[in-house]
Amino acid sequence: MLLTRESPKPLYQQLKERILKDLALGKRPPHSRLPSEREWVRKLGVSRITVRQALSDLVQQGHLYTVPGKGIFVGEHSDARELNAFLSFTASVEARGEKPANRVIEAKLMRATAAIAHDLHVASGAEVVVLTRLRLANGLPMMIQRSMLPHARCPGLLDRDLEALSLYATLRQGYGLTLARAESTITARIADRSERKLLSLGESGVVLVVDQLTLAHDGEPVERAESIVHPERHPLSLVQQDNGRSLGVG
Amino acid sequence: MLLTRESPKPLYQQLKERILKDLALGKRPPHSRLPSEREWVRKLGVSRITVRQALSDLVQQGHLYTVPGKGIFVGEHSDARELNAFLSFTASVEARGEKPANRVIEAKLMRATAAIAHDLHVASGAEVVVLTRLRLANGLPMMIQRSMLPHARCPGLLDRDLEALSLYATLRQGYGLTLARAESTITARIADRSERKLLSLGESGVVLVVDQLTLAHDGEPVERAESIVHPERHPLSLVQQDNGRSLGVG
DNA sequence: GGTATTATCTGGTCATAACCAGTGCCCTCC
DNA sequence: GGAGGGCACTGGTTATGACCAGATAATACC
Repeated sequence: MLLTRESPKPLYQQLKERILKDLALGKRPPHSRLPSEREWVRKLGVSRITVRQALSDLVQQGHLYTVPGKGIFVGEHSDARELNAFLSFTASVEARGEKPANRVIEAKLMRATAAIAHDLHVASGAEVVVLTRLRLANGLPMMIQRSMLPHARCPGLLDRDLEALSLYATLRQGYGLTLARAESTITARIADRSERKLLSLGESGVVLVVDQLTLAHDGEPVERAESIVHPERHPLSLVQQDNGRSLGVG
Repeated sequence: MLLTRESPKPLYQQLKERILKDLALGKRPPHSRLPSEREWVRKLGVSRITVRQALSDLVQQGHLYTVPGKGIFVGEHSDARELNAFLSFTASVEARGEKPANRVIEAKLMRATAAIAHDLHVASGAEVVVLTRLRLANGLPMMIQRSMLPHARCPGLLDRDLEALSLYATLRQGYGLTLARAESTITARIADRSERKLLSLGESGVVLVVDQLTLAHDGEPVERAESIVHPERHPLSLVQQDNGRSLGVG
């Protein structure tokens, strides 16, 4: 028995974490069958609703899949999730086992232009933090990233150590800002001279350009970022999953 | 009363579709409050579990958000969802109100090389459908896409009309293959001469290259596709959402 | 032996009924 | 008038119990 009712954590959360730990430890290999819902009920002494809430969350997230009449099974890609290139450069580099580093190129306050003000939902002319960084993995330059944030939501951000810590970690720990949504547009173009130099690009000098607007849970924008990415060294990798029965219904 | 028990569709599905229709029609603007769970229960004569299943699905998908103690609200971006460039070119173009078209450049059977065989989980030398298409929106070429599919999973695919219908629609309707997962890698490079001509690219000739492996629900690969994308005409847009409490818990 | 029936699994859906912790309003008391 | 306490809401969590359709294996029948 690993679930306790004395914890402030809901029972279904405890069960989720227990199963996730099993998956991470390599017990329960892909396509292996989990105990049935009613077996969990008997073993844990909780109700079926509780078990189903835990399991269906994990199904939603792609860790498990169900086959009616047969059972619940471990998904093909139960490990190696979230190595999503977008939400955090630091996290994605670490996920590949490499060492991330940042070199701050520019860090200042600016008055918002009309376009920036629109994107960040602030008044035109409001103070905006501009942070340009060269981001490296194992010492190799991967991308140039220019972030803009409304200063009102992160006052004093420039006084913090922006080279050591991930920007997103700083926002979360220092200001309670958790990012919920990222809208990105990806294009490509020829690099200009300074970009070519910073990224130590070869002859052709092609770069990926990622334009991203990052929003908090309330839908308010937190960051506007443009990333100039070295296409060979840091290809953008991306996993999209369609769980749920909603898409192809009609 | 818009829900019926005589339908084969589950009640919570009917409720989901009803709310989604309201969102699509523009009733229920962003941040407006929905009826509370118990109000739905009274109005529809169903149990709270049913209402919660519908609502929590919609919350998971980002259409709604909840505030404990206050209510359930329409999300900021309730409309314009799924204009995700990856899962279906046809759908994404139509979502922008443009007219998609396909021109088949090449359609044949091939023996799988070792690399292809590995990606598609077939034996080396097995039959593979190769389909190269020029994909247009409003008559303008947007991308060249070369798809490879295991012939065993879609026998006779080449005999179908591949210019009129979306490939994914054909797979779903003709073979019962529903795509569940897409793993993509995005890079950029200089286009070669034939690409430049087909896409009517300008001087520089930079293209985005999307390498995608598409998998069915059982984790088995269905399609391996390489897309050569016109970066200015068809920038890749992408929305990532972090619903659920799973990420930053620790 | 082969086939059809049946019993018993599975997950999927739904009902009724609690209690909790927040939020907000109103009413009373000072 | 202002402060406090209650009360009626909200979504979040959990229990118990029921029926369905699909899968499976054992059993009974021919």
